[in-house]
Amino acid sequence: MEEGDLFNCCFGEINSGGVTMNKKKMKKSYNQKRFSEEQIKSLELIFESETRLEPRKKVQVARELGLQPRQVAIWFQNKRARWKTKQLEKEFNILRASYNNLASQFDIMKKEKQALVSELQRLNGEMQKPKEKRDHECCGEQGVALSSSTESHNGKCEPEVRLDSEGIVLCNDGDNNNNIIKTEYFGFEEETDHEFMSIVEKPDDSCLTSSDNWGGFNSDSLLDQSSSSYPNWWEFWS
DNA sequence: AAATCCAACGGGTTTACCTCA
DNA sequence: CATGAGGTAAACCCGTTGGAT
Repeated sequence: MEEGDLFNCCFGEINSGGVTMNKKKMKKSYNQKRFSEEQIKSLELIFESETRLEPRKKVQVARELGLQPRQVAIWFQNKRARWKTKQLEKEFNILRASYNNLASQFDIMKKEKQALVSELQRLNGEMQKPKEKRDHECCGEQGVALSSSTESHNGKCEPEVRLDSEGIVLCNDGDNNNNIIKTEYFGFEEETDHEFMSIVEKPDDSCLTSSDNWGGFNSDSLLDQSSSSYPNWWEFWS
């Protein structure tokens, strides 16, 4: 005799096909028996292909395994619950790994940013030096002063600073030797010098470090973007 | 003896079907 | 006849129970 049959013998009519069982009797003489290995194996096999059973299939399975349809239904219910828990665990682990990955990337980017800020501070310091000194360093050891004038008093060609169409500074030493300094990223006005740090410092770290601002933030897409669409991480910000 | 597993239960919700005003 | 409200049964989910391991 199967364990299921034994169970059924103990409780008589169980809710099957609309027949209501005697719940009080069931509760008092509770005598749970685990399903046999073979029953479990069959149920698992069915569950792999369908997590819910049609009423007919349920009756058929119950008959084949020597169980009540109600028992099969409950087994599927419990199985769905266990499966859901496992799925949640899996998803949690994936999310945790994704978060850890993102966090370490963020850490690297933070350090990169700090290095860039330091470099900018250094450059900013250079820019704050007296104009003559800057000019001296700009155009070399000859001590050529930057000026917009093109003609000197002695007739010799004075050094010239002009911008080309792309915003590139052309620094002419007066002897047709052009020293080209790219300044398109710095802007054209003098006062931009003072804006360097404010521009750089504007993005607030808190936008990434504060979880309050993470709503709707899809880490997967970020990781995906940074790893595929943007071969270099800094391109992500542009 | 405590922890864990799991069949089964209880209660609440949803859905489909039926009846009736 | 069409329709909306109300009742009922079945199935499901979630949390819990209690026997077995």
